[in-house]
Amino acid sequence: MLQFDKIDAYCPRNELNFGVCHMHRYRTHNCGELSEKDENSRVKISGWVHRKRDHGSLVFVDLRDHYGLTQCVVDTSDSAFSIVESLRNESVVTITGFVKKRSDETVNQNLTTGEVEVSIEEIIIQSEAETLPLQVNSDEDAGEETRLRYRYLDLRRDRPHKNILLRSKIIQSIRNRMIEQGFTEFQTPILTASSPEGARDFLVPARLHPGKYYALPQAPQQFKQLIMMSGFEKYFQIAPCFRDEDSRADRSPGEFYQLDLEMSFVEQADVFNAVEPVIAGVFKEFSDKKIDNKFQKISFAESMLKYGSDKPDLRIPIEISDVTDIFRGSEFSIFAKNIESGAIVRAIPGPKCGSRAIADRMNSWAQSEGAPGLGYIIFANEDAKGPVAKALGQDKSNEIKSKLNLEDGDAAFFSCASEKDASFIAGRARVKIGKEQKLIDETVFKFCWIVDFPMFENDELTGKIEFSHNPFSMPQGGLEALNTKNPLDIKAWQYDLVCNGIELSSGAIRNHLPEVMYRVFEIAGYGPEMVDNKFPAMINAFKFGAPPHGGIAPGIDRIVMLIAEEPNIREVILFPMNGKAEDIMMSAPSSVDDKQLRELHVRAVTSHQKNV
RNA sequence: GGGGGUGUAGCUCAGUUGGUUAGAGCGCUGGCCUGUCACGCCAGAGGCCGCGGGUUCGAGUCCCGUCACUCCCGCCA
Repeated sequence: MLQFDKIDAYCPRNELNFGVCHMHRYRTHNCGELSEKDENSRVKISGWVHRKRDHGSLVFVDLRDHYGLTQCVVDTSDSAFSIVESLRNESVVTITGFVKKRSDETVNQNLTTGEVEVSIEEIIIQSEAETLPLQVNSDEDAGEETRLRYRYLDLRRDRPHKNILLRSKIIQSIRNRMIEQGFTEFQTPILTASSPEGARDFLVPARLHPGKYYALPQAPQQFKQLIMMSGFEKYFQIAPCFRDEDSRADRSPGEFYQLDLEMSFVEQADVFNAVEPVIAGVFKEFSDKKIDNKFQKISFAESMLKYGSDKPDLRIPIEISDVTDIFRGSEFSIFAKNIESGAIVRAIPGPKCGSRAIADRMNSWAQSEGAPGLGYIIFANEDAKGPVAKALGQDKSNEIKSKLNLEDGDAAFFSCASEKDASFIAGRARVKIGKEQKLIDETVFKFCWIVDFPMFENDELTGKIEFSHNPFSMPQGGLEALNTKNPLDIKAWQYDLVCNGIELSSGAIRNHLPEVMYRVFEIAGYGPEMVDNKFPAMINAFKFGAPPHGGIAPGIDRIVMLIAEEPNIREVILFPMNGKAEDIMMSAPSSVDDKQLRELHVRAVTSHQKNV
């Protein structure tokens, strides 16, 4: 086998070949750039053996690098023949040879370099590949575990490779758009203090402070507000965020990235005006799907009523209605009784769902979701059918029919429960109907702002008043509202950006007044010492001249996932963790030496330990 | 923590009502092939059917348990 360091000594007598001595060690061209105009030139290319076609006395090798694919060819008359023949896929080689124009009938139109091929004169094996655990040259995905364990192989494949490049380009575009708007990029600490609000923290033991811990930031929330208080006006950062919560298809465990931004002297509309062109611009730049420039605004209350969710998929042309009044005091006694004790009824239109089979399926689905069931009326031949219609009577059934704009052949479904539960199950039913009846327009991105979130909510179990989002938002109406209104009626300057049923972003106009901060915590049942102890930086900064400010933080991974049209967020992350927050490629998390633990003043508790 | 789905060759998957020696494609090994481009043809190796237990004359298939992966609920200011 030829070693790469012998190349310098290799200098064929033949005059034509003389140039090889002065060539770059690995390449004169990449695998995506050779064309007719390079005909007859001597070139050197390096890359991976993508695929071989062995005809016995003639072998074709598709050589692949980051830039493309070039067909190389060798036959028995060439000295390199036996080496080429023995190559396994994904071995890395350097090929020196002549560019030859292909005959008309052998041109490959599917390849950018398909007009030419490289006639192999010399091949140097840089790195041999063993039998592969997954096939790089296949469109077929390997299993998730194999892909993650051998992520570097998976990432050589076309689609994963392109997804990661897309991510990089999107981030660059976002960065340019933010800077063009006058935002400044800052970095904030990764080792910081644990903060009581929000998700579970990742903790880092402090070696110099026995018993104390740093936390990784769940978001640079307090820092970005403090940046405003430092007199910088427009901050942004492609910020890593760390939250120790369980994974979902659109939620990578452990860490994710946000386009974190904050602005001073702004109201809600100013934040929207800053963010909309960035988001719309990026989606337009990288996707062929249609989007509206103007993002719809929907109040939280309206969204919960019409869509049963605070992240509605507006591509589904179904709107839920409240029909409590129609069922109140009706002959359909289960609902009527529940309404007397405070339940409500939501109706979900089911276009083309007017069959017993569909209705039964929806009902058992609802039961599997923990609901008692899903009532239904089937409309057919100007008649309302089913047990609900029978008890309710034709008049009230027809009232529902017209209220929901239904036709014969359609159905209406009903969830009856507490407002929260009824909305929730209706919202899930809406999505299920949308998917099953194929009502979702896959060619559009539908954006909306969900606004006017409640400042507080009741804890279902304890009845205690809690922050519904975060304690840093400014309540609408300010201190006066806090002092005069029922806390549960107070709304916050708090908003989410939603696209196609996915929450892209959450933000708020922040409170910047110490008296509001203390009062807000007081309503939630905490004394001023809680504020002083847990948020010393913020509350102190508020006391030395804090500008009114607000911001938002769109999720980068989700933006890329939507644009790449991938159903899973792992597809747009270089080295993602699995569902149990393990990196099976790197073996993280891992055990550490006792010495390391002693230095950190940490001792393992073994009673709950598994698979040690 | 709870619920659903999946687990069969290196990879992707098929496997009928429980019934002989568990199959296919790709990959791998060997042979043939000078114009292929997912090359083609021939032959071969490769299996703890996730693991443990049970039912049965007989289990990849049925039952119980368990583990892994995945989707969902909880959780995610």
